[in-house]
Amino acid sequence: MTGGAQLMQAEAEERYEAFHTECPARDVVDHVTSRWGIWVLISLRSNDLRFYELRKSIQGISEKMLAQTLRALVQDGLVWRKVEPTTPPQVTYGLTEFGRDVGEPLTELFDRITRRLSPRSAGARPAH
Amino acid sequence: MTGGAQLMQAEAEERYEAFHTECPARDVVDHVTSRWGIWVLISLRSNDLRFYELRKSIQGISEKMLAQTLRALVQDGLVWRKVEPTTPPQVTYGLTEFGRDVGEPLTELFDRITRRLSPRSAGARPAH
DNA sequence: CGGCATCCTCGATGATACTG
DNA sequence: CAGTATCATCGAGGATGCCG
Repeated sequence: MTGGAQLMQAEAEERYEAFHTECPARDVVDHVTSRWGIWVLISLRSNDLRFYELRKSIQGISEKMLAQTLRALVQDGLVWRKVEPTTPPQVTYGLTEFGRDVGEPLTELFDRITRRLSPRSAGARPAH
Repeated sequence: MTGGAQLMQAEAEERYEAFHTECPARDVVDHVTSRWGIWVLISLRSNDLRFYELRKSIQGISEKMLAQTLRALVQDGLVWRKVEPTTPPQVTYGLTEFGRDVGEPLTELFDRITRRLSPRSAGARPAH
């Protein structure tokens, strides 16, 4: 495992290098894997939600952090934002194609972890 | 589309609820999506690595954070740790089955983001 | 080499209050 | 309802030094 592994590592290293430095992808990854980003994306995966709905959907998030997280995700092109100029105002958020694209592995990640940790609800699997 | 969506949301909400509270999965997700956790897992995906190799593989990580991140991941059962009592000591890390299981969607996430951002879209993005 | 302990800083986060 | 602004805090994370 030490012999040929070095070559593979060289490849991997080169690839991640672009990434750890100034690649814009780094920011997106940070936003997605941010404390609240992942839950926003997963929540919006099932359907579009308004600010208020989103807030109560994600337990423990403050208005500030929700707004902040949403802003970052909208800027990254993962989430769209639709404003209805009614009274009271109504703002809806949803996933863009990119957002759904990213949300899929995110949900998969979440599923695999919960599946592994709650053997009673999703079939017992032997721990490593 | 908005009508039936409420029901789906009810399901989703109930499901995530268990999760935002005290589910152990929450901790694992936090560790995996922590600032360095994701890179450790992705790095170890290609092959097992020693502490030192891991450190230079992940640009910008400090020894402290690497050790801390590794400890959490080992505790969560995502990473194994093998100590060779030689001089100098030699410690190797690698992914458990669980770790590989989790690393897959993580890599997929990373790939989708870079794929989306790589094609010449550099420079057109607003910095925040 | 691998890693832990300590100190210290800074930014993310939360609470509160205020607008449109 | 959907934010924004301000302030206070708390802990993640970096720097340094010591040890097996």
